[in-house]
Amino acid sequence: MDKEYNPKIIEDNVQEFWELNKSFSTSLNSDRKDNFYCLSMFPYPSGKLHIGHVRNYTIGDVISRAMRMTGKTVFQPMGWDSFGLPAENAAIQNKVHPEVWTRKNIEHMKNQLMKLGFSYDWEYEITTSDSKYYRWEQWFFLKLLDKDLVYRKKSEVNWDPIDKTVLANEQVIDGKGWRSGAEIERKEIPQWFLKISNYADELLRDLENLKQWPSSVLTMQRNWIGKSEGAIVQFQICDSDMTLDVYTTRVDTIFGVAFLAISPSHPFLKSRDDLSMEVLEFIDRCSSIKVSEETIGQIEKEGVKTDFEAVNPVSGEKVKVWLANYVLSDYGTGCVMSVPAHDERDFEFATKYNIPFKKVIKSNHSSDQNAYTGEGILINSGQYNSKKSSDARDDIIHFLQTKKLGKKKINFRLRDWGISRQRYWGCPIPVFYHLDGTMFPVPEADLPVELPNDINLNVDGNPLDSHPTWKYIKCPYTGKDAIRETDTFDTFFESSWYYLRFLSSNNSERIFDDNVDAWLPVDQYIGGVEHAILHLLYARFFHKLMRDFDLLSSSEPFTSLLSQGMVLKDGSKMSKSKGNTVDPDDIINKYGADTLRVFIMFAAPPDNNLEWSDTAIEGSYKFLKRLWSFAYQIKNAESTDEIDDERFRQINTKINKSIEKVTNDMFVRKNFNTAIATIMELLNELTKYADYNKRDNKLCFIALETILKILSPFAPHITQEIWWKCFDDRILMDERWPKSDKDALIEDIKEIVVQVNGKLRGRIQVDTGSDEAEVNRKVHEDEKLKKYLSNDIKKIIFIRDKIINYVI
RNA sequence: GCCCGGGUGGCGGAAUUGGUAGACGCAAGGGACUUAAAAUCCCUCGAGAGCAAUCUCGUGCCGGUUCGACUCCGGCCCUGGGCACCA
Repeated sequence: MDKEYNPKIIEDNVQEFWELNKSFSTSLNSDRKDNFYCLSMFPYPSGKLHIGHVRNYTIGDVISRAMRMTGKTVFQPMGWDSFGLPAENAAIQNKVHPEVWTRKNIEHMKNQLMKLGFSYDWEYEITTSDSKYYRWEQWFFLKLLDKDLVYRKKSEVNWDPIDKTVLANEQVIDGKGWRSGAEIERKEIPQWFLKISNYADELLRDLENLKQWPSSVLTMQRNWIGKSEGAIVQFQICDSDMTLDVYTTRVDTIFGVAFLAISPSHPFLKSRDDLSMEVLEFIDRCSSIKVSEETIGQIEKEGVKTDFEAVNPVSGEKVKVWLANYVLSDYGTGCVMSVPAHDERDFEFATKYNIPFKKVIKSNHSSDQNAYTGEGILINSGQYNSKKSSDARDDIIHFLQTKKLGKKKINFRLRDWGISRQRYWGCPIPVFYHLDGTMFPVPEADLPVELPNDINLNVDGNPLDSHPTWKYIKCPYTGKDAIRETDTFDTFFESSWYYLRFLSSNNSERIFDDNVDAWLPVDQYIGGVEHAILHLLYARFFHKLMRDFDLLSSSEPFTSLLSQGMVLKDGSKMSKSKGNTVDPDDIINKYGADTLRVFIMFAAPPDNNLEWSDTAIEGSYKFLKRLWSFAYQIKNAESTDEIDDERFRQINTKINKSIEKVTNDMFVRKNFNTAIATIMELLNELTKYADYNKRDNKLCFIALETILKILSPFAPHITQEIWWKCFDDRILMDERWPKSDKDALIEDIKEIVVQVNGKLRGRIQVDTGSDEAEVNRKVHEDEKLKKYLSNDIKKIIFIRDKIINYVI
């Protein structure tokens, strides 16, 4: 054994062994009982691994390795979410084909993952841009089409009028196209949608079964789905037979309606040819607002009054119809009844345009500076006066129902999922059209519909649409001329089911092997908190769809979720544009993978954001060096003749307490930072003991064995190497996780905290389990503590083995 | 704007169920070893007062509950993430 710790040599050596030994390969045919499917969110192959990936994948690998040591058969695969926008951008900027660029990135990043020593079973690697993967996506889409779970409708996109292309939200900067700088326009185009709304109720309900998900994620999903109970109310347009439907959850405030506010893209406006210039101008102005709820929420509320009036179906009052830019076109009916006294947004709008309004709910707050949005007793509401909000709602809905002017309605905020993208680098949607526009599915036998390799990306609009030949086909059913769909799937489509395909990656005959149910749901899923809503909701949705097609039998994809915080540098997200990225390769070259793994897990608990520091990592490196020299020292030493029994007992207790703590941190709390701190503490203690002239070297070996085992998930290379040097030639990851010796944990003396009025005044040593009287007696014997207790003691609060508090 | 987090020494963090605030580590300062440096090891390290024992203050801010609050409740400030075409 060398005296010096040399991570480079050790890591190469251990990694070579793992590869030759096929240490990470998993047989997927084993029984359900002992299976453990551990999955980290697969990356988009953007070029290089960043520290955020390292953090995500270290957490996954630590859990995988630790679970394996408890006797589980662990499956931990890895793959590439390789369709997406950056490949097309890179292609345009650097004139590289997206596929070439993607392949190169994958090769580099895979190499980086290998150097980090992650225990992936690469046999099951998935690349989503490979037709071996996406053909099954197309296959599944055809099933959805067959069951009417997909449909086409017109919907708005951000349109760049110069580049003649659809822009993603992130490509719109300050309302302008990122490349052309042109003011964007909202444009309606036909798009494909998936009926996620059919599953809204189930997606909401099943959140209750996800006991091992962070409650913040559950809340976010619940709010996103946004189930609300309200009513649809019909307002008749005066001097017309047209009506405007309103959705409201506060029908009890209907007497307070000051105006109707409709979205500038409401269909009602398209049906009228008598709109004023002002209105037309306003509609035009709104059409340059980006299609994003964030933007709509932040813009200054503006509107314009129309000449239309509508009749309040309950009060009979006439109110003006306004266009308002804060009304969402695709939530509810795209038209709201505005009650400024009891809604913040309406209040702001009414104040701005001096629209008079009245209060209809009694409230204690006298301020006229804002709206009262709570419930209460009705006023100014005719026959409904002095009713409670909830009763009034029932009565008013009943009234509307009998008049056929409204009804109860359960509404969801969740909208159907638009899956069409007008881009090249995505999975082709497997349908085609006859020249008359009739749509047909591509026959299953003709799958996959592959992307053409020769593509010119420097064209207006969707490159597939401009391809000279690709879209022109003969209809396989009739032989007539036909045109392929040139839209491709949203890349969330691929990431919604990759965790399923991992279990059958190499099956070219079927989407899934028979073994899927033996491995599902995924036992542990780990990924960035930024995916808390969209990706996780879509994956849950796909799982339920797959279940309903009898492809699997569980209802939820991920039993336990760990949503990890982001890695920040200088307080913000690392990005190339800010020039604050950290290349893991540099760290590995300087300190080795083990140091990086230990540091990233030590620096913060997994769900915190992590502030990267170039210097703090030194501490982890020093720790591994100390571990190496401890092993070196005891290997070359022997027990002394005379052993200090008291010291032996202390060290033995420390070892067992450490096992206890690390086991809990690792498997229950998943707070890896404190697990590592505990191991550091133990090593510090042992280093002192190893220098002690009455030490038992055998105990040092027992301690070393323990440390190697409990540290191995974090630092798998150094621990394996020391194991080989100091113990035997077995594989450390196949050893069993240590169990603490309960007898060694028992302490016969406890330190009790003595407080007076809750303030710390001292500590005393007592026998474990001493009762109040005994402790009280000892406190009174203590010279220092006695003086605090001269006054009358009103009360004593005593907690065995912990504190005694005197209230005086 | 709406939804979900977070705020503790110079810094990252610990305190697991309301019971010792600052474990572990970084940085800094001092020392040992060395011709010197690196590496390593030892000591100090929340603020203030005091020769000292010790005392007072201290977990973003204001208020509340409690014998006792980083922890629970109400209000506010700052900050990170998401907002449906970044992934």
